[in-house]
Amino acid sequence: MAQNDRTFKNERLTYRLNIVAQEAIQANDQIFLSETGCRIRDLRVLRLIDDWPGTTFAEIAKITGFDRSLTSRIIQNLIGAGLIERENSSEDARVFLLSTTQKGKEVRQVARRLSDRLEVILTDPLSAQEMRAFNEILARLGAWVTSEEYRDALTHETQKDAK
Amino acid sequence: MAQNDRTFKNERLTYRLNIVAQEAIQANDQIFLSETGCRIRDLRVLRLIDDWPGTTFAEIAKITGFDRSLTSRIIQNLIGAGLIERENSSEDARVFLLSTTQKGKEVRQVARRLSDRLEVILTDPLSAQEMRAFNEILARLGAWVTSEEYRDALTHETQKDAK
DNA sequence: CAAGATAGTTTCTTGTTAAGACTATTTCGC
DNA sequence: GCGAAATAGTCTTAACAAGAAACTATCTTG
Repeated sequence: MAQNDRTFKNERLTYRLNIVAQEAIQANDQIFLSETGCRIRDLRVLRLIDDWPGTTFAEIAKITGFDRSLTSRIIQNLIGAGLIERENSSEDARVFLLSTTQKGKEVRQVARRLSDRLEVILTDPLSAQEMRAFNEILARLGAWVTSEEYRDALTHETQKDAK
Repeated sequence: MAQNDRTFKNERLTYRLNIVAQEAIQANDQIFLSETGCRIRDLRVLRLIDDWPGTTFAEIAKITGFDRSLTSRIIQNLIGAGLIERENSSEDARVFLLSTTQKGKEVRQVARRLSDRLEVILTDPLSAQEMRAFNEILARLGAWVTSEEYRDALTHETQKDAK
């Protein structure tokens, strides 16, 4: 363990972030699947639809960033599982409006409570203060890596190298 | 941006960790590939072999946790790229010993320097003190999510739920 | 009313990985 | 020392996920 700990600390930040994220996601995804019948990704779509009843396929694809074909499959799964319903739009026959069923709402609640408990377990070794600090820094990093400026910085770096 | 920031903060820790990890990894992997001809994963194997000259296929598979077929392909790529060499073991004809070539050592150096610079860019928005705090907490989380105790805690949680 | 645009679906392709069959060699039991 | 099981490593195959692009149906615009 001390050995593992050492190697872990010597690795790159990206690698270490990835280990933590992947371990947690993989374990959680499995649990969500067995407790709710849905993967985390499906639940994310379910939540969106529950928050925005009457939303459309295109909206979901746009917000999540998923490919249209992937979005289509996820929605079909949710319909197949009886968690959401589609209704034809009266204004545009190409469009259908999505909303959650009673069962969908219940699954969402189950997933939310489960998610809460899993997060408590994940953050068990951290104090409240550490959590605050960690969240704050993670948010800064999140904003940074998704920013234009970060892309630019990387581009410059590789161009400099090419010289 | 303020909107994005808000949503980001409201998401689960696993989700937020994953965003940061994936964004950084994806961007970096691309750069490593174009600058060194290797993916990050290949470079990890290259480093292992450079650190333990004379190591074997089985060792690499064990340390990295990669499947045997995947390990085999990575090693073949590295040999094909002229970065490592294989030599038959004199003790066991089934075994071959791996070591880096001169070119492999050079690529490792290039990759190391590149990696340093990429990490500097990634952590640009953080102060030295924040980095220390972040690393410390991340190490704790890393140790936790890979521990037996974490698995156990998750198992108990789902069993409790089943009742 | 024809030509494009848009909503959503489905099929096809590609890339990735694990499983497992396979070869060659070694070791173990007798 | 010989046959059986084990081991090192490779290669083929199958399963799966995800994006691209073709496709259907409908709407909008000129």
